[in-house]
Amino acid sequence: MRADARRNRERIVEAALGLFTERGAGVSMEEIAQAAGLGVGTLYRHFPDRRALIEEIAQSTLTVLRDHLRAGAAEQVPRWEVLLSMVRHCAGRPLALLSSLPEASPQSDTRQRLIREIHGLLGDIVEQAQQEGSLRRDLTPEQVVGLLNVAICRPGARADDPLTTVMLDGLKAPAP
Amino acid sequence: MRADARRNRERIVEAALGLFTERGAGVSMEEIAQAAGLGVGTLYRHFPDRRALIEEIAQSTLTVLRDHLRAGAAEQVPRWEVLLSMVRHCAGRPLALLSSLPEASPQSDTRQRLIREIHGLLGDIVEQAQQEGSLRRDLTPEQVVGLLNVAICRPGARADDPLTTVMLDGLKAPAP
Amino acid sequence: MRADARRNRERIVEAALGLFTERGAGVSMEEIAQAAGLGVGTLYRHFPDRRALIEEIAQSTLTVLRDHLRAGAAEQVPRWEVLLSMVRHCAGRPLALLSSLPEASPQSDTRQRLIREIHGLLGDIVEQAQQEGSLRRDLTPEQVVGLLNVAICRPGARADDPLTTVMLDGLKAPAP
Amino acid sequence: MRADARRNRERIVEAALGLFTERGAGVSMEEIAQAAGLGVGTLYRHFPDRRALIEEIAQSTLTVLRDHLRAGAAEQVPRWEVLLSMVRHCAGRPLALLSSLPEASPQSDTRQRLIREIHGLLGDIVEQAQQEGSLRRDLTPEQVVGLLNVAICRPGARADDPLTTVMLDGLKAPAP
DNA sequence: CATGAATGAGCTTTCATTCAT
DNA sequence: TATGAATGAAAGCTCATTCAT
Repeated sequence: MRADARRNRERIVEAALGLFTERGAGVSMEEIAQAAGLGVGTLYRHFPDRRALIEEIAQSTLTVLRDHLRAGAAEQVPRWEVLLSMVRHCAGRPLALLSSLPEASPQSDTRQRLIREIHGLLGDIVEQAQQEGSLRRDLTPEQVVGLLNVAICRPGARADDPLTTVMLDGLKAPAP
Repeated sequence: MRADARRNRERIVEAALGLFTERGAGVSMEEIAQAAGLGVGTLYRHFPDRRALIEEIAQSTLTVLRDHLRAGAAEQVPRWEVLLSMVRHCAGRPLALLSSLPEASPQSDTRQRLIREIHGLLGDIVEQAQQEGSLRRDLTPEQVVGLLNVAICRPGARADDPLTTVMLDGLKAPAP
Repeated sequence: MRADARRNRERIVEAALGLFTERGAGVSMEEIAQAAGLGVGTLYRHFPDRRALIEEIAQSTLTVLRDHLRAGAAEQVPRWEVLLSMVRHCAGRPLALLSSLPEASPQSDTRQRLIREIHGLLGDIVEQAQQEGSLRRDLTPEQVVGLLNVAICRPGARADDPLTTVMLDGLKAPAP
Repeated sequence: MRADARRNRERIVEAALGLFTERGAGVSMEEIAQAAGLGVGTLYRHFPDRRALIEEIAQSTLTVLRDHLRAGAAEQVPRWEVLLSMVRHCAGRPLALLSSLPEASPQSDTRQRLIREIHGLLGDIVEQAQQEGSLRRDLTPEQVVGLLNVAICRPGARADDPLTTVMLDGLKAPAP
């Protein structure tokens, strides 16, 4: 793939992610193309249809998250710190938004694989955090993942906003 | 208004609320009408356009919430109980959805008044809960309101799901 | 037909004629019914559909015109006076409007008969006016009829407005 | 603008003008598009909505008329000839139709300016024709304009049909 | 018999997608 | 190859007409 083609592809993904985050699922292909400084034709050269574009956004966002988690998993710090780092990473990235896009429903294999990977990594971290005594024990890893998904991956979320703070406090293991 | 007309109106609101909750803001008027067992024309006789329908849903949902809060405010129980009762009341009612509907942006006067009333009532309850020592003190009433809005008024929320539980624990005043 | 039924029927025709004249062909059946102080149902009891209502308006307007022409034909006055009287009668009655209503196109037998009668009467008057030397001779009766139709049977026409005046002057036989 | 796009735009205007002239204001956008050999979408790409299309037709028709009048105003011929030339130009162009289209009511600034210009030019010509003794003096320029509007700018008008002929005769100054 | 609520075909408009330039 | 014009299916909305009250 030529350098300018790759640049165009990235511009499109960026523009689309930005617009979806700001204005929700109703943004038109035309607008996305314009925001990327391109014509619709070019957009369609890179993505056969709307779902392909959304899929791409999902995959790239999830890939970055997975890589972040992999790095965290390998680090020699308390698991609670790893969780915090993930919260900081995700805040304001509307992964949740994707699930609210009707077009996103039938997930691709790649995406499902990424999600499984993430759940796997996060599950381990959660379990270890519970063992190290920093995370409350009455939740399964799946529940923690689901909860974090709603709490931090929403449009406008910030790592230090009240909901995130309260959530993290609620997740801490109670003093013995 | 004739008895059957009133019944149909209610059916429409019910159907619309159900569909919006389940499938988001993209549901077509045709589908709503069908779900209510009616033709589109009937829907439009009751609500001049899509926004009017959404407005109606918003108002009725908010009115019920306000009445619930008024009743709670008058009761002789700990304020923490009142908050819990509100959480139970709201869980699964997608008020938040309404604010995420693009059509909802320019809110009607009535709706704004309802929201102000609710914030007022809730603000008092929050302050009193903080004074009685049940609710953590480092949040303003507005923050608590916003947080509850995201946490409990979302599609699929339940009063006893992990997110709600964790959030309530995070909201409790720390042991002294 | 009961007295009140006849009254309702007349009210409807009146209301419809008024609204068509004022606001053109786009007026809805609902509006007509309301202007007549009735429900749509009642309107439809009197007229099976929109075209029937328009047909009725056409027939009644044309009948009045025919009767006026019959009376004029029988009078002992110059034919030019009879033409003037007809102009005064028609001014502001938008017969022409009817032909501009798309629904009016396939004319009923009754209407065609009325129109033929009117053309017959008017044709005689025109011929006689030409013979008495008051009306220019280079036009056929049909042409005069068509011309008067456009010139005086339009919304807003008045017997003394510029177009009517100029038209009548143009119709006068030139001084010998 | 691409060559084919311009061509299509012109086709649309032509088709719309033709259909409006023939069948009145009720023609659907679908039909107009079809008559132009295009899909509706294309029509809407060129004109954001129905009113924009009508506005365009109005403006282009009025612009041509204004240019015709400007040219006539500059010529060294009797003003009566200029009026005749305008009559010939307008006959059969349903400017009047435009004013009868309900959608046309709130006229754009450009349109109002064009109309004012036309009235200005025509007013001068009328006054001068009255001074040169060819046009009757008992009418104001506005009245002449209004009269010409009804008489010659109607569907089906021709420069030599009876109504036009009679009207021009009626407009001539009477022999002294 | 009067009423006005319900119906649904049809019109306007939007937007994902295709295709000529 | 990039562009943006053309397409047409689908959504919102209106209104002539029917039918339950």
